[in-house]
Amino acid sequence: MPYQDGKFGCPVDVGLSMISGKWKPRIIYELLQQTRRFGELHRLIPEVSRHVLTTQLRELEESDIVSRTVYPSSPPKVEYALTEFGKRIAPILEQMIELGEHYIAKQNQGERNE
Amino acid sequence: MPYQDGKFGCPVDVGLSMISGKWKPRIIYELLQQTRRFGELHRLIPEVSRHVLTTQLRELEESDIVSRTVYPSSPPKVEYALTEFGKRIAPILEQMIELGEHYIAKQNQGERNE
DNA sequence: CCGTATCCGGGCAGATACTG
DNA sequence: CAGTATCTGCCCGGATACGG
Repeated sequence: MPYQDGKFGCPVDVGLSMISGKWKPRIIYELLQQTRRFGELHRLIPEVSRHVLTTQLRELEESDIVSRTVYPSSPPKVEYALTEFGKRIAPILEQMIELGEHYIAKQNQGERNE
Repeated sequence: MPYQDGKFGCPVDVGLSMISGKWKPRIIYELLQQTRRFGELHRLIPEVSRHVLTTQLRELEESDIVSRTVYPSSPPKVEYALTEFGKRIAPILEQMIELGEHYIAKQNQGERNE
């Protein structure tokens, strides 16, 4: 089964890039609780600038993970929500955390042996 | 359930970074078939330079995904294999492919509507 | 055969200022 | 309120040369 059959390798990168982005997991986490307005997201994640927050949201929208709804009112109101597809990503993020926990555990183990 | 409880958000990044790297999924894929020597890996993935291949392998080793065994012979012989932990990553990569396929499908859909 | 040492370029994210 | 426009800095991955 060579690489070209597409099961692994390069094909992985597409999916990986969809959730790779400094604030994307965090944004998905917040939207998993409930739909949020732009300003709400910014208050929930104050470490990120509005510029970058916008960029990450646009990329998530392009990946069909997040939906963006504009209410033409004054003042303007924009709501971000997870799509049905986006909600399916939650278990994947939990698995990522498990990977990380394994790494942390191994680090602590190594420190004890010094 | 605030962000600080560690279920999502920043904690995801640790696990994500363990498999994020231009050649890491590809390397894992190759090692999933069988243990390989350095030169074999390089022949299987000729697009990557030895320098970068070394770097990625070192990082995978640091993450306990890959094990490195040196046989002190002449000429030198070094074997890379997936750890038990590394083998558990396969299903995660398959899920990444599913994410990518969803994106590709959506792209094609959009093109038809132009 | 299996690397290390150095240098370099592009892309992502951050800071800051401005706008419908 | 919810963005855009512009500039900047840093880190990863790549190219090349050298070493045990």
